[in-house]
Amino acid sequence: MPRITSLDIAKLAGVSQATVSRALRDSPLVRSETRLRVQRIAREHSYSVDSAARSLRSRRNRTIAMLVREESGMDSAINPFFTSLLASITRAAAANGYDVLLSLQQLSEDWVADYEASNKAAGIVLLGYGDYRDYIRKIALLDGARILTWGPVVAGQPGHFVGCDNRRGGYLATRHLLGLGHRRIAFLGDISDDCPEFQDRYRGHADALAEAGLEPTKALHAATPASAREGALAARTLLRRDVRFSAAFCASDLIALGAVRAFGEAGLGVPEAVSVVGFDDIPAVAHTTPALTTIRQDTDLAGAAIVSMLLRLIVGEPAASRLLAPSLVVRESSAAACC
Amino acid sequence: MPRITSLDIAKLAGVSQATVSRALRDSPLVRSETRLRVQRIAREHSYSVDSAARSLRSRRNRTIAMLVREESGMDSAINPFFTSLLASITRAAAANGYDVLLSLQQLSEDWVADYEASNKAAGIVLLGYGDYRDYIRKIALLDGARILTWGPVVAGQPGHFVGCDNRRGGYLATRHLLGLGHRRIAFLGDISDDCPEFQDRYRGHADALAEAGLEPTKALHAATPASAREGALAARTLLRRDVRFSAAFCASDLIALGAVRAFGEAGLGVPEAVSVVGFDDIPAVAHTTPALTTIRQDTDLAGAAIVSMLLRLIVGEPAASRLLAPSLVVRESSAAACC
DNA sequence: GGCGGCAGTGAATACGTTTGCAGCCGCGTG
DNA sequence: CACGCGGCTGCAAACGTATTCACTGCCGCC
Repeated sequence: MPRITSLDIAKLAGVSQATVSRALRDSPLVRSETRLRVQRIAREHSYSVDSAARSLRSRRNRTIAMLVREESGMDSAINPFFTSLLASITRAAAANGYDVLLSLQQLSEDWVADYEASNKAAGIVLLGYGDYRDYIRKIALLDGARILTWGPVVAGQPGHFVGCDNRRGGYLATRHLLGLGHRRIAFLGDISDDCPEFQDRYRGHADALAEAGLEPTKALHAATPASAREGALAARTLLRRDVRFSAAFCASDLIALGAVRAFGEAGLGVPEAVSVVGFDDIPAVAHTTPALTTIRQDTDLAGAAIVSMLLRLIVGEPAASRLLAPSLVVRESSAAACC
Repeated sequence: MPRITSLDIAKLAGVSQATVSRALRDSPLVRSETRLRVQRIAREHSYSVDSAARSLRSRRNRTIAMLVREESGMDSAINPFFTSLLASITRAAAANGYDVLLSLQQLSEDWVADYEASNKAAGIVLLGYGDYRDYIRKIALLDGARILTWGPVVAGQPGHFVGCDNRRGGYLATRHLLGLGHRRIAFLGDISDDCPEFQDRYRGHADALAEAGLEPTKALHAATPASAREGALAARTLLRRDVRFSAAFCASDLIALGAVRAFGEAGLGVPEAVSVVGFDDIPAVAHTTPALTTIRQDTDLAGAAIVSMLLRLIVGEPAASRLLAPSLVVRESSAAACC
């Protein structure tokens, strides 16, 4: 059985195929009476425009591609955050009539070439490529590249970015602890160049301290990768140093979970003996014991910002990189300093 | 600047456009010398086949669509599981040369009509539609529909399904607790028709009890929706009943988290006073205190099964619904019965 | 020596749509 | 009355590729 085409609809409606095409796109060129009739007939025969033919002929394409770096988002334990972001991007795209293509392939010239040159997508969102800056520099600046990266936004950096204001987040976390009367606040997280996000969170931490007339203490900083196991290690390192502290700001929720566990094993209850603040607000930490105080990134806002910016890029309008403000969520793991 | 086409490559290589088309698809019709030359030239000019033109002309399409029900997966806290599944489907699809389209739109005849009729995808995976069975019946059985659902598999049900063997999972959980010497085992979870998954998990629970010569006790079952807050409520209900139990099998990890918290507040330590087993193995529960014993679904296996089955459907081969076996992950929340 | 077949290539067409252009009709205006 | 113009519609030409069919040499075989 041959596919039903706009020509069939045209015959049924007694008009030309061109009119069908116009009617289905709500063109003001066709009389509304005709338009409604055509649309009705199309619906009755559950006809819908062949998207391949459409994008071939019109040379445009209502699809955006989300490229997720394998190691970074989908499978790591931070994945709840990525999922929310994915979902909100998908929603925002759909609201604008765009489909979303998902890919986990390695970032490579080939990949980008493939998606750009083969016209699979009108624009590309790169997720989890925050620390590939030099590479992105190369591909994101190609003539009129419609590529957007979610990641840390650094001053003067090339390409188009949307990111979370990590510095602000770090500031909020530490200000919260200061407000509870804590003065000796540890920071758990790697602040090497490998983790620009964590660097910014640390800067915000320092900002808040400075505002209170304090300075970050080296002994109160324990470097650690993002995983929970390492969070526990970092906490133990800290305890072994035998330095006093009444609160810890952890650069991620997973680190915080590890820290809570390590503190507990050392007989330090959270929040009675130590207050803990995380970062990300992954869904599970609202339900752990104790429920975690943390910094939340608004994924809905982020998705909307990403999509609207990408759409501007697609139509060729200028678009400026943006930073989105996170917010503090107070739960049970932080309490007033006891003494 | 006009797009670079296969015709341009043809001119550069001194062959016809047809030969370029064949060469790029590794057709045995072209001499290997010619083929390699054409491929080299194409690569040098970073040409790749226009996918719209390709699928228009060939009337086929290397894309599959994942339709996720909004309420069920992406945004709920079970989302880590969905994310893994999404990721593994995407990987499996890519391994077969397929792109993946993601959509969160409402399930409606329109949606399916749109994707089927407009040829956006060669096949569709429905995620989170397990309890829409009567609706799926209508659309999934359309002539040659290439639609697959991830969800509970019920005997004699219409359409094509891949699902987790929830009954087996429930069996494994309870057998584990029995093996630790527990005899009075509570079940937390709603087993109404709204939750066929939970029903099956409960059946498996009962299977294991029966195997040990026991029967499920009504007083030991507390119905609860899937969320953690409700898990805590259910646990409190159970405690108020003043019925003895030394272990609880929770129909989901989130319920388990809530239960752990409620038990803790009632002075019942986990696992000293009560053992707890969850279901799903969302990433965070490996790091909570105590780390949760739970049932894991192998998402990689599931993704591969879904894709291979969908590909069979696409080429028109028969495909039978499948159940995938979950496995037990023992952590800290379960321990030998004390007395 | 003619003939069939095979390996390799090219010419030409069709896929289903969008869109520039031209045409038609009826009305108001000079 | 002729003319122009605006609202609506149809004609036909692309868009870039896959694929059918025909063609050319060339070899092997009777």
